[in-house]
Amino acid sequence: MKTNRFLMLLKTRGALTSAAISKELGITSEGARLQLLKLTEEGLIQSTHESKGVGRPTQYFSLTELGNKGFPDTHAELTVKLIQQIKETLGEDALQTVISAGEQKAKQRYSQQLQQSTTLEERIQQLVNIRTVEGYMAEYIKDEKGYLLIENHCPICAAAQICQGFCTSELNTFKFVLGEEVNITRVNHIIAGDRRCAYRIQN
DNA sequence: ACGAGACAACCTCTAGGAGT
DNA sequence: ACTCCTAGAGGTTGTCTCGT
Repeated sequence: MKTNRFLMLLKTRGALTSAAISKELGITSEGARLQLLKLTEEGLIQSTHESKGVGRPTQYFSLTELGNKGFPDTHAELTVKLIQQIKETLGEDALQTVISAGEQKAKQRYSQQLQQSTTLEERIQQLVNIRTVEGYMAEYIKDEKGYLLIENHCPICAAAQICQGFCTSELNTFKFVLGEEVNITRVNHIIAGDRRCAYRIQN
């Protein structure tokens, strides 16, 4: 499965025009168009048209389900089976206990790695680094409202689909490591159909 | 008329194979 | 090991076509 720079760009930035893609990648629009055509033929991306007055309708390219499969979703099937077996044999409470235990360990691990970071921005940057290593393709944006922590990919999506306790646990962990005085709200959620997960962080 | 995509020809780079 | 040749992929340029 290909995860080339075109797919990576569409994964991290969402739907883009061929002109925007060529600009981002530093190639001509025609060079980009030829590659996009090839990826479309391979079923990895799809295009939609949007009319904006004068001129041809703008063509936006985005990843298809097949294109998204090029990004890691570690042992998804096995994970789902294990979760279902825990639910069936030990019950919902047992699963929650397992998730809580994982949450405690994550809090401990993240806290250790954030020890050297003093300001909120440094802590967010370090959190982004940790999450990226874990496969979440994380980044953050500083704007007038504060910070937006973005996770472009969810490597545990399959597990999260059948048990949202994982998502709740992640949010709890973020709150814990960034400080209880910081307000964190999830504003985008892959499970809800968004293309990414995003968290608004305000002091 | 304008803005944007499509097409054809051509160039550049790189990997792989053959010959020395 | 080195050089040369070839093929293919990726990219550029100029021009045309199309939708508004």
